[in-house]
Amino acid sequence: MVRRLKEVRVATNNERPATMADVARRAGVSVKTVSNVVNGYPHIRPATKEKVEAALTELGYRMNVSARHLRIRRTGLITLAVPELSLPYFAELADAVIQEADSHGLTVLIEQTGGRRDRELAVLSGSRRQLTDGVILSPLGLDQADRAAFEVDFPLVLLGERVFGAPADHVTMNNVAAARAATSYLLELGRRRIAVLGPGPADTATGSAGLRLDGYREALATADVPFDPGLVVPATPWHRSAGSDSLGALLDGGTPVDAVFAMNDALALGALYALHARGVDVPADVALVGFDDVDDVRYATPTLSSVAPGRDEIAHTAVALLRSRLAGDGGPYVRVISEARVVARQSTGAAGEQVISVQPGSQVPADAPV
Amino acid sequence: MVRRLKEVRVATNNERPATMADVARRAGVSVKTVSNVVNGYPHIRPATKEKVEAALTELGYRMNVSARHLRIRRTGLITLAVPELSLPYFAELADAVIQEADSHGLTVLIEQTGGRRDRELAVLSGSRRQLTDGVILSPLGLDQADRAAFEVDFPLVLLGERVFGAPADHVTMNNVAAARAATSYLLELGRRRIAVLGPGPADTATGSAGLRLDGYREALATADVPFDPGLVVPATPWHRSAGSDSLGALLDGGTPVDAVFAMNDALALGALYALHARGVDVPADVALVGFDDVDDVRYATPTLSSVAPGRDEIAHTAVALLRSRLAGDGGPYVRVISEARVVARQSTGAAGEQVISVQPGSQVPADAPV
DNA sequence: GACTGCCTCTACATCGATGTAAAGCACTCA
DNA sequence: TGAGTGCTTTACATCGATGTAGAGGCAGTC
Repeated sequence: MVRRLKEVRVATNNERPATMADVARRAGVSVKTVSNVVNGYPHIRPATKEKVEAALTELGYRMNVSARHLRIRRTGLITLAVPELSLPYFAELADAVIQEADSHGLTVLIEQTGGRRDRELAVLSGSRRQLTDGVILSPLGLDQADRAAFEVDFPLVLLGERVFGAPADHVTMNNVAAARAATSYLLELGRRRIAVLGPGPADTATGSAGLRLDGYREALATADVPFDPGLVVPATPWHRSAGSDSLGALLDGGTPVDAVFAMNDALALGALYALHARGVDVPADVALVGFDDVDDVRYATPTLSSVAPGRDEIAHTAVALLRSRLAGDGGPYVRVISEARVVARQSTGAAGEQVISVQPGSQVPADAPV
Repeated sequence: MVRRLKEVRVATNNERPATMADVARRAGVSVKTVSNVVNGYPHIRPATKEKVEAALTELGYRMNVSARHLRIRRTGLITLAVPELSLPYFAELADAVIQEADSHGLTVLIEQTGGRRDRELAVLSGSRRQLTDGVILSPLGLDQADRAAFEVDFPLVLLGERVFGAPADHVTMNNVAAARAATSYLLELGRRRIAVLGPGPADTATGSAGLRLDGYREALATADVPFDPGLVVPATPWHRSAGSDSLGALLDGGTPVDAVFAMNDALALGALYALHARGVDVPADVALVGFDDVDDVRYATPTLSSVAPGRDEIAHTAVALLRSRLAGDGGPYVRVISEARVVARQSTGAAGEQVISVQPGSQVPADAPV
């Protein structure tokens, strides 16, 4: 066992990891030549390259990244700030962003903001900010009024529907259209008493909640079904317990309901729990559609219909935008809208899994009206 | 809006962020004095301190962390390497570790290994290794035979049951006792045909699977229930689909079963799905216990009984061990065993949530026999 | 044969912070 | 008065890499 680690030991026995200077001395060349070899500079005589490479492995050389970062003024790190990893949607998004970044040689630092305004501001200006080359932020606490906070001097990509028109690139989805499509789907199934689960208490019409509620109302209007405020069920935060409690209270209050459109999957799963607990059959008595299409929903009983926002596309686009800014792209800020689909499963009576509708993606200036 | 950002603008207009030298010049002091103020060195005349602080804010000074890292030979970053964030157990663990580290001024860099041996080795020796001061690794691909790979010259904490006796601190749980307790609980409910879901195909008896299977067998032996190899249901990886498929196949084969002990919650949720799909009532026909006690299980229908491994304690202990090594603790390597509990819910006929048994934690030398 | 241009390599300055050693100063005590 | 002490500040070297400018050698061109 000791033998297998021999080379490394040589280095560690010196107390101090080998530097380029050590390697240079051993190979009989200059430090810069070692640097050139390490960085793959092409114009090096093969003989020199071999000498250096031998010294490199003999000494078990590992680059001191702090020194390199200091010199080149880049760290190769990017920040991804999300509310909480415990929420499956964000865990899956983080997974996708990490993999996407990885494939371009970037490393992701995850910040959990808890959806708190102060923590989100800290992401944009705290001391840790200096560690990374750019930021992908999914705000929940910040809103339109904080636009000034987004005037930063590093590449920034915003996710979600909380802030529009900020001076930054933005990746989002067509919430109104997607919510309209999901609601229309329920209407087409013949449902007329469709509860909508998830707005804030004093529906402020901002963020995802406002947009999704708009879509819901548009679908009702198109189908000539009157809007009943009694079917709007506030629920925050968008966790299962809130979904379960809020819908439970509605059901216990005796309001007749034949479908539920939940603004995210956690709420939908909570709703499913509340329905089961009361002996309500899904989908026979109440049909249910969620939003986000997290892995979970495929294993609920019944499996849950949901709106898929295009997670991989979002991750890919966000990283691509950041990379392009890091590379010096100074063009106008853009808003990329990812493609969304309504996926039908058992909770709306579908067998297996079917894509009911597709809301195409698009790209517009970041300050275009919503 | 522009006015609110005035100070920052002053700095950015110079093209280049302010350095300590700039601040020193403005305040009329030496660079080192600025450094002393920034770092809270106590012996500074109040008048000097004020001058420096004024210059600091006027220039919007932000420390260049790369330079500091280079000088002090520390980054304040630690690596947490887990298989996948999409797995709720690891997402929740990452959440807990990030928060714990945060409270001690450490920043967490998450690596996803996919459970692959090469990626786990890369965590221990790849180029990104140089970025962080220490590593918390939850191995899945590496095993006993790779002990040499753990002989590293930086603080390392291992998690899980894949590797024992390596030259590193180790945080784990008493898998055998916990699995025994979970199985005993099912036996006490009167179940006799208890399927165990999750071993590898050629039960290699290593890692969590082997230990949990041992616990299962011990419980059967204690209760004088014969071990039936036909009830051992291989399932890998430990995802829902494997749980659903494997248990589904067993059920379809006609093997009588009145309980299932799943080696993790994902498998259990998959199992639940398979049972529902076949019209089997849980818990009346088949009782079900999972392992990990992720958030999910509280919202399944029925809610799922599970073994809680003490996630927060594990996160806390892992970070504490790493910090202590970073602070120079050179004592012998330890193995900390976290407290585990069997939590009963509806899937075993409990109302609400009850703790059925507690397997106490302990601490032993890292090379103690398992 | 002088010139140009390319390849290969080196010396040195530089990125922005912190550690060290010592200097300057005020004050106390003998 | 001179030595001793402790607080405050400074100059300078240093961490380990990369950018720049240019030296030296060799080949090809006219």
